[in-house]
Amino acid sequence: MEDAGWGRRRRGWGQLALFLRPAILLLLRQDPSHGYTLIEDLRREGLIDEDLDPAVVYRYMREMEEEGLLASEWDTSGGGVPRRVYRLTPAGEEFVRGCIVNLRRTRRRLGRIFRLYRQQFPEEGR
Amino acid sequence: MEDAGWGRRRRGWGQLALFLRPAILLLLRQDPSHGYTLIEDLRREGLIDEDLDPAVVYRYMREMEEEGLLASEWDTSGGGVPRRVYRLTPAGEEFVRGCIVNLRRTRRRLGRIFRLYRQQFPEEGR
DNA sequence: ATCACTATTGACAAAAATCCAATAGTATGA
DNA sequence: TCATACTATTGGATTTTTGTCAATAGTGAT
Repeated sequence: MEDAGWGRRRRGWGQLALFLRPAILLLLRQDPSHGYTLIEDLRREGLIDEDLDPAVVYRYMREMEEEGLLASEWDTSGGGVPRRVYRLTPAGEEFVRGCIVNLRRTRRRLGRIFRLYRQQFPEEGR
Repeated sequence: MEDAGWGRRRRGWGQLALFLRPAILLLLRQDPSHGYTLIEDLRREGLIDEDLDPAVVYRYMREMEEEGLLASEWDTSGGGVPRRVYRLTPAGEEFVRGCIVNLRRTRRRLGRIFRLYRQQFPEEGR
């Protein structure tokens, strides 16, 4: 985690990372849980596509744990497969704020494109 | 150009492609121009980062020409290096509309993240 | 024991993005 | 006219990010 600046631009963040990271962190901030239910929550909230492979989400969670944004422990209580339960760390909390700053920039850029579009296709309602 | 559906979701579009393609197309729709001035326009409109490598924009333009969204011809008039002048094709026009549909979905998703954030950090004005 | 189900991990391929150097024409000015 | 600077475009090598799918593993039911 040599790049410790959260608000800072980190090279090469694609679209997925841009949305998925803060989405995961915000949900885990509400209440810690493990991958499977988290993925269901992400879907229900319309934060990811229905068909996004769970492996992708797991990958982001592990990655963010390495970066210190999440912490996890095994939950063996309650029958079934042991589940890795993730929760937000203070660093993760800071990170979310940085993400939001970036996302606001993204939203502004998006707005500019819509404005251009409306200028050129004024007939449309939206 | 075997994938001819514009509104259709094409997997694996990163952030750059998502914004840059429609941005280029909309500007070229206003008036045809060549890479260099287009890049200046994109910057001035706040549609790309100041430090985005011009090679990236050129690459997208060539790619979109291959896909039939743009057409180009050399402009040798007016002193200086011959410039490749791009203009939008009818297919490009259709494509823009498809992009906008995708971008609206992106905007909705963005809105959901902001909503989550506001729920959890209500103190903040924005 | 076998099967189905829940949960997580790993490995590899494909796609996208970055970085930077190469080319090329034109104008300038020494 | 030679070197140099400027405008414009292209190419390729490398890294990062994403997609896909199989493998593992524990539990409960039949």
